[in-house]
Amino acid sequence: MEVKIMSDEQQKLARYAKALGHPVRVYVMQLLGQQSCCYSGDLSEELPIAKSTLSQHLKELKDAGLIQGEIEAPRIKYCVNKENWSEAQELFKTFFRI
Amino acid sequence: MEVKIMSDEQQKLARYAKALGHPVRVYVMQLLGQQSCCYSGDLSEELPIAKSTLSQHLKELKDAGLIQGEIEAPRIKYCVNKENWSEAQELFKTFFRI
DNA sequence: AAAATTGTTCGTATTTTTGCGAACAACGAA
DNA sequence: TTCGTTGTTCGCAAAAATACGAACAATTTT
Repeated sequence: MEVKIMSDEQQKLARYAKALGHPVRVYVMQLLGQQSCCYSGDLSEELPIAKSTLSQHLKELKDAGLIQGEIEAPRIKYCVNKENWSEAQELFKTFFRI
Repeated sequence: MEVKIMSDEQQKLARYAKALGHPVRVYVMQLLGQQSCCYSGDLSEELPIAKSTLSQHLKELKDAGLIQGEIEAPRIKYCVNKENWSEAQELFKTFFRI
C-alpha cells in the first residue's frame, strides 16, 4: 500500500482484528475479560500447546497492544491494556454500528 | 489443537477476526456497510492493488462467510452476507461486552 | 463471429504465521 | 551458592498469507 487509501481507523481495526484472529488469543482475551489478569502458567496448564507457542501468542497480543505484562517474580502477570482495549471496543462498535 | 479446548464461539470469533485482519478487507466491509452492495471493478479503481489481489481478498471474505457474490453479467455483485454478519456482530458484541 | 469487458485462476515469489523443543535468563528458595 | 521455577528467546520447519502478472473463462457488445 504505497499510496495510503486506508484510514487510520481501518488500519487500527485490521490490526486488532488480526491479533484476535487465532482461537488461542481469543481465549486469552476472553479469560482476561473475566478476571482482568492472569499468569502464563495458568494458561499453559489449560491450553494444549507448548509453553513457547503460548509465549508467542502472548507476545502477539502485547505487540498489538491488547495486553501488558507486569513482572511479579518469578512470574509475569498479564493484564488487559485498558486504554487500547477501549479503543478496540470503540472501533469494533463503530464498525458493526452497534 | 487436537484436543478441543476452545468453544465454537471462540473459533468462530477468531475466524471472523482473521477475515477482518487486513486493511483492504476492512475497507471492503465498511463500504458494504454503507451501500450494502458493490462491484469488484468499483473497488479495483479505488484500491492501489492488482485485480488478482483484490479478487483474493474478496475470496477470503467470501470463505469467511462475510460476503456473497451474485452474478450480474458481465460483473459480479458483492453483498454482505446478512446472516453471518449478524452472527459476527453478536459475537463481537458479546466479546467486547457492548 | 470477433472484440471488449469483467473478474477468476494459475504460477510464482516473498513474507508472515504457527508450532515445537532446546537453550537460556531471571529470580526466589534451599 | 546451587537448585528449582517461570517464562522468553533461539533455531528450525512447515504452512498460510500477501502480492503480482499472465492466462483463462464467461458474457456482452460490436
